[in-house]
Amino acid sequence: MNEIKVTLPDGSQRPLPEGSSIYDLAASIGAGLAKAAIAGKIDGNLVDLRATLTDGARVEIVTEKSPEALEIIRHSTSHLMAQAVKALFPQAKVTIGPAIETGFYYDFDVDHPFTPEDLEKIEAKMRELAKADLKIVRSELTSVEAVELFRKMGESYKVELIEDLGADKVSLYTQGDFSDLCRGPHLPSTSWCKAFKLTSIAGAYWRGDEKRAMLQRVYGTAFGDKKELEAYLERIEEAKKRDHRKLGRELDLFSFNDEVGAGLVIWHPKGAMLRTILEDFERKEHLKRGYDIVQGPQILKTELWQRSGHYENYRENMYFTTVDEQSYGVKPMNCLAHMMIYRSQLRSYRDLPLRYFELGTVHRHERAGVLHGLLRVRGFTQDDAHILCTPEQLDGEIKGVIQFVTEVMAIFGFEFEMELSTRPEKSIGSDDAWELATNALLNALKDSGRPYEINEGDGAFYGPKIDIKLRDALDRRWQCATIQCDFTLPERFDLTYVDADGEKKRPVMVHRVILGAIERFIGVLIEHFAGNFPTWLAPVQATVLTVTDNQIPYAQAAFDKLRAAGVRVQKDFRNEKLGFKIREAQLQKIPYMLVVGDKEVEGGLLAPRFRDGKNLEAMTPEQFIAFIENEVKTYK
RNA sequence: GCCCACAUAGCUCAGUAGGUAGAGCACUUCCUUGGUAAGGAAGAGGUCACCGGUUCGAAUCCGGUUGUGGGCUCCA
Repeated sequence: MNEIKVTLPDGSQRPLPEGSSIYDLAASIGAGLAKAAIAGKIDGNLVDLRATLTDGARVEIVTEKSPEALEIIRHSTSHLMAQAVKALFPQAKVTIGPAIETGFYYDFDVDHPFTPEDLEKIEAKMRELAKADLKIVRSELTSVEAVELFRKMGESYKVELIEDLGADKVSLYTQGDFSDLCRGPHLPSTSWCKAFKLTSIAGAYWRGDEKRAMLQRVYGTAFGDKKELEAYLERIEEAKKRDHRKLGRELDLFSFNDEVGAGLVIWHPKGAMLRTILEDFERKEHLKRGYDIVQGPQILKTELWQRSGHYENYRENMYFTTVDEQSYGVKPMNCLAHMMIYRSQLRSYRDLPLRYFELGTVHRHERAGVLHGLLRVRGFTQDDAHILCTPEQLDGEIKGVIQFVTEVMAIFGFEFEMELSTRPEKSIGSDDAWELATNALLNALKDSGRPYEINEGDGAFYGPKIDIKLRDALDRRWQCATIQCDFTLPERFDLTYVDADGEKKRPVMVHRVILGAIERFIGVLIEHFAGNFPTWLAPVQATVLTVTDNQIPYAQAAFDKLRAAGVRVQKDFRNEKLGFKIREAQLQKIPYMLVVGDKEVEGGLLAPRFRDGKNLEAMTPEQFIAFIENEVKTYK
C-alpha cells in the first residue's frame, strides 16, 4: 500500500496509508484524540471526520473544544430536528436549516401548526434518535439523480434548491431513514448531539420572500455539553431582566396605551427627564461641531412630498390629513424643511459646508407586526442633520461624522458595529456620483481604524450609506447612527451654490443621525446600563431619606438646597424604617441615597450611600452638590 | 402586512370539567419613631381588553376588533 504524508498545525509531518481519513489520523496520534474528534480541516476547509486525506494536505483535527465545533454541532442538531419532525409529521416538507449565532433553526412546510406540546414531542424524539447513535453518512450524487430522489420523496423545496444551485454534483447526508441535501460538514453520528433545546416557533417566508409560502420555523439551540447549554439559558433569563420594556415600567419611565395607539410612546416624568438630558447633550455637542440648530413644521403640503419623491416611494408609511381642502402629510423625515432653508437664499461655495441640525419628531406608519417597545415605534424624534457641501468637502465631512459617532458612543460606553451598503440594482444618480460618495464613505471607514462590513447592493436607491448598529440585552442588533449620501433631493429641489468660477453647481447632501431615534437609543441605553444610569443621565440623581420624623425640617432644608443647585433630587420623609426606604430607592436604581439621622442634623451633614451599597464619607450639602456637579461634568 | 401564542386588580400571577372572581406586592387608614434591601393591623380596589355569537347560564367555548410577545418581511 502506498503511503501519503500530511502536515499538522504544528508543522510536523505524519505518514499515513493511502485512503486514510481524518479519523484514522486522529487514531494514529492517540485514542483520546480519536474519541474527541468530530470533524477536520483540510487546507483550511471544514470537512467531515471520515473525509479522505490526500498526499501533502495540511490537516487540522476539530474536536468538541475547537471554535468551529459549535457550528457543526448546531447544524447537525438542526438535521436531527428535521429527522424527528419527519418521523412525527411525515407529511411535513423540509426546506433549510442552518446554524445561527444563537443556535439553529429549521423551516418546514406543514399544514398542522406546531404547538408548544409539539415542540416537547419533537425534542423527545430528537433525544431518542440521538441515543440511537445513528451514523451520519455523506454521499455524493449528480444533480439529476438528486432531483429525482427528492421529487420521489415529495420534497419539492429541495428540488427547487438543487435546480437553483446549478451544480453538477451535490452532497447528501443520511442518518437512519432520513436524508438531507447539505454541504456539510456534520458530526460523525447523532449521539454527538448531547445538549440541545427547542426554544420557539415562528413563521418565516420561503426564501425570505413575503410573496412566497409561509413556513413554520422551529428555533433551537445546542452546545457541546449540558453545562454550557444551561449557562446559556441562564444568561437569557438574566438578559430578560434588563429588558427595557420591563425596566421602563418598573422605573416609571414610559408607557404605551392601546387607547392612544400602538407604537406611540407616553413619556412619564422620569423618562421625559432622561430624554431632556439627552437632547440637551445633543444640542451642546452639535453646536460644538459647527452645526446650526433649525426647526421645521410637523406637517407639510402633500404636493411637496410628491416633489421630493416620498409620496411615490414612502406613501404607505405616511399619515395624511386634509384641512380646508388642502392635503398635508405628517413628516416621516426632516429633510424637506432643511432643503427649504438652503433654498431661502443664494448660496456661495464660501457658505459651505452647511450643517442643519434638528431634533425632529417624525411619524411613520410602521407595519403592525414590527413594533417593539421603544426600539421600533411609530412616532419618534431623530437627532437629524443634513450636511450640504461641495463634492471636494464630502470626504472630510463624513470623517467628521464618524469621529462624532465614535466620541459620543465612547461617552456612553457602547461598542458598535459599522456596515457600508453599496449601490443597489435599482438606483438613480450617475456612476461618478456613486463612486465619489462610496469612496468617501469607504475612506472614512478605513480612516476610523475600526472593523466594518460591506453589504453589496444594500444601499438606498438614492445613495450609499454607513449604518452603525448597537445591540440590545438579547444581542439583537438595532440600527442607531446612519450616514447616507443622497443624490435625489439636491436634484429635485434644484439646490445650487455659486462656485469660485462663477458657475452654479450642485451641492452634495449627507443625511445623518448620531443616536438615531431618541426612543430607540433610550431603549438600548436602558438595557446597556440595566437601568443603572450613570449620575449624569439618571433622571433622579439622589434621594433624601430621613431616619425618623425628627429630622424632617433639616432634611427639607437640605433637599431645597440641592434642588436649587440643579441636582435632580427626590425626598422620602415617610413614616417608614430606613431599611424600607433604602430598599425602595435601590429598586428605583437611584445613584445616591442621602441619609439624614440625628448625627447628620447635628453636624450639618448628609450621609450618602451609593446604590451598590457602599457608603461615602458624610459631607455637607454644598460638598455633595460639588461632588454631583463633577460627576455630571465628567459623564460619570 | 404574514405565521404562532397571549390579554384576569396599578404590578406579578392563580382560577380546576361553562354556575357572575382570588393571592402577593403596591395603595388608603391606624398603631409603631425604627441608622443602611420589606415593622404590625385593618380597609379599599376588577363590566375578567373590546364587540358579537352559542348556551338557562360565558373570565372559561366560537368569530371579529384592538393591543402585546416571539419570529418573517420591511426599517431609526
